Amino acid sequence: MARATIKTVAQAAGVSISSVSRALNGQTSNPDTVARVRAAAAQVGYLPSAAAQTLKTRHTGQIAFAMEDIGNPAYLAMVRAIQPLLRSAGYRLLLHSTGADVGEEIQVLESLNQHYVDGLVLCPIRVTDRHLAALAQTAVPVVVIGSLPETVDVDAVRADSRTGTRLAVEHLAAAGCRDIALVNGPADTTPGSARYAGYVDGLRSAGLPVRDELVRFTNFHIAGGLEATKDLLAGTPIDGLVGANDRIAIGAMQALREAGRVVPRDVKVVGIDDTELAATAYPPLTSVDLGAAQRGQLAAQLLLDRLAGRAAARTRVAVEPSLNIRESSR
Amino acid sequence: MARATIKTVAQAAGVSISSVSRALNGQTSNPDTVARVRAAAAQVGYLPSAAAQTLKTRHTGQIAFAMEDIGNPAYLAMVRAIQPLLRSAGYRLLLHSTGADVGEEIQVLESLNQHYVDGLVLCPIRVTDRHLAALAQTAVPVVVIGSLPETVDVDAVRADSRTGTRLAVEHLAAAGCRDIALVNGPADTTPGSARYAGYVDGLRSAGLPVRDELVRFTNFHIAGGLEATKDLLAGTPIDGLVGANDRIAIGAMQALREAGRVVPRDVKVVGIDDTELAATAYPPLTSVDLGAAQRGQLAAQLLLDRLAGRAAARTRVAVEPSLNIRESSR
DNA sequence: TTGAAAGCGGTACCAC
DNA sequence: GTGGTACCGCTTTCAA
Repeated sequence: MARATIKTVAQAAGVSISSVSRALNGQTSNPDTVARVRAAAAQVGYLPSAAAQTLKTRHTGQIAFAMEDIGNPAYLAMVRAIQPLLRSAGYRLLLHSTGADVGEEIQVLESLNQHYVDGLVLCPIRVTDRHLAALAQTAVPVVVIGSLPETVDVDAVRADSRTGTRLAVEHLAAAGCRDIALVNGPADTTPGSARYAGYVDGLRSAGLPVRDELVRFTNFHIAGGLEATKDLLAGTPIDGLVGANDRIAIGAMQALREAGRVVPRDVKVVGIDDTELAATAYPPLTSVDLGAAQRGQLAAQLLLDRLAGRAAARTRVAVEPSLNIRESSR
Repeated sequence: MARATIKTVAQAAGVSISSVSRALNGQTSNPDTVARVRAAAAQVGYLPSAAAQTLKTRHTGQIAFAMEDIGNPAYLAMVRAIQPLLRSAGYRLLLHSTGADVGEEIQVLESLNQHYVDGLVLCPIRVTDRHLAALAQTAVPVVVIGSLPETVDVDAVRADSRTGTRLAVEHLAAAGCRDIALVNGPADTTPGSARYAGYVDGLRSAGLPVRDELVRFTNFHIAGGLEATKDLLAGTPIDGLVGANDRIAIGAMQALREAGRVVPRDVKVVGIDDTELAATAYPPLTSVDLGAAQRGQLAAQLLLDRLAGRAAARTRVAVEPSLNIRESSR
C-alpha cells in the first residue's frame, strides 16, 4: 500500500487537508473534528513527511555533532551530556565522525547550507583559515567546543587544557618526580599546543628545566602512546609522565610495563580528560578532568538558546580543570 | 542576505530554473550553459535544499544506525566498518543511541515512516513483539544485526555468540580450569540467553557439571562485571571466568585484583567481542571475536544492495566466532 | 471553525 | 537544448 499522506487522512476523516493539519497541530478548538482526524490518522497509519514539513517550516528538528573520532571517550562523555538535552527539546542528534580530516570537517560545515540540520556542535582539533571562512557563512547556528580567535563571531565553549596540563606536572613534581616526560598529541593541533605550553608552565613553576628529550609528539591513540613511550624510554630515564590524553597515558603504561618499569613505584603517570578509561585502567589512572560532560552540556544549551532566539551576544565560556588522583601517581 | 535558491542561480545565469537543475545534475550537453550555471551557482553560494530534493526525489541520502549504547566498543567497531561503505555510496550516517530502551527503539522504527532516512541498521538487544510489529510495516529497508525469528521478512546478520561462548569455556577447561564462572548480561536479552546456552554447551562438552552458584546476571558494563564478580567471589571458589563481553570481563579482572587473586595464575579470564579494550587491558584479555566489524560491513552492504534494488530475497547471514588468546588465560 | 489556494525549493515531463 | 509548468506533502493565510 502506498504511504499515507495528509490527503489520505483528510479523505478518511471527511474534512479538508487544512483541517487535518490544524487538528494534528493543536490549532483548532472543535473537539469533534480533532477526534475524527486523530482517529483517521491512526487508522491509516499517518505520519507527516519530515521533508515536506522542513520545506515549509524551515526547520528540521535535527542537530549535528561533529567530532574527530567517536572512539575517543572524551567525545563520548560530551555526546552523553548533549543527547538528553536535545532530545527533551525535541531535537534528534546526528553524529559525524570526521577522522580529524580538515576537508571533511569543512564539508560538514558547508553542507549545513543544505539545511539538513538546524544547528551544529563542532569539535575541531585544528582550526584553519578554511574553518574560519566556512564558519563565517554558515546558514545555521554553530557552537564550537574548543578554542577560537576572539574575532570570530561564533559561540564557543572551551576547556583550559593548558592549566590542566600544568596541574598534572605540578602534581608529579610535588610527588617527587624530577624527570617528567610529556607524550603529546600532534604539535599542530589546538590541544597539542596548549598541552605543551601547560607542560612548560608546570616545569617552570616547579623549578625544573625544560628538556626536549623528555617530549614526544604522536597521535591521540593508545598505540601512539605506546610507541612514543617506547621511543622515549630508549633515550632518557624518567620518573614521571604526562599523557596528553587518557588513551596516550594508557599506551604509555603498557610501554612501561613492557620495559619492566612499575607504575607508580618507578614512574608516576597522569592522563588527561578523565574518561571512563582512567578509572578502569590498571593501575587506576590519575587524570585531569577537563569537564567534557560539562562542556557538552554548555554547548548544547547555548545552541538551544540560539535556536530559540533566546541567545544574547556571542558567548565564550571556559571550563575549569581539576585533578583526579588515583593509584598511578601515588 | 537571503539564502540562494535555484531561482537566484537561474537569474544570475540568465537561464530558466530547469536549465539550472539540468546543468547541475549533468543532464545537459551544452558546455556553455553548464559553465554559466556553474559560475553563477558558485558566485551566489548556491547549495540545493536537502528538504526540497527529498520531497521531490523521495530519498534523503541518510541512513540510520541504532544501537543500545555508543559507549560499547563492539558497536564502535561496527560503526567504523559501516561508515566508509555508506559514505562512498553517497550516504550520510546517523547514529542513534537508544539506551536499551525498547520504547525508544520502537520510536526509531516508527519514525522511519517519516522518511527522514532511506534505510536503517538496527542492533536490538531484545526483540519484542512490538519490534516485530514495527518491523513488519516500516517504510524503508531495515537490516538487523542480531537474531530474528525465521518468519520475519527482514534481512539480518548475526553473530554466533552461543558457539563463541562455548569456545571460551572449552578453552578454559583445556587450560585446566574446573570451576568456571559466567558473568553474564541480563538473562532476558538475546545475547544474554545465547551466551548462557553456550556456557552450558561448553561445560557439557568438557564433562563439567553446570552449577548455578557459578553464574551471575548483571548488565553489560564494567561496573556490572565488577559488582557481580565481587558477589560471585564471596560465594564459591573459582579458577576460570567468562565475561559475557569485554567490559564485564574487565570489571571482573578488577574485582579479582581487589580480592587479591592474580590473573591468570589464580583465575583465568576470557571476554567476548574482542574489542579494543581486550588488547589494551592488563593483563591483555583473551577474547572471543564475534566479528563485529564484519557484521557491520555485511549489514551495510546488504542495506545498500536493497536500496539499489540489487537485493535478492530475504537474506540471513551468520558470522563465525574465533578465539583470540592473550595473557589473561595463559 | 472551516475549506480553497498559495507557496516552500526542487525535479522532470512536456512542447517548442 | 531550452523554458514553462505540474507536482512532491505540508503549513498558513484568507474568505466564507
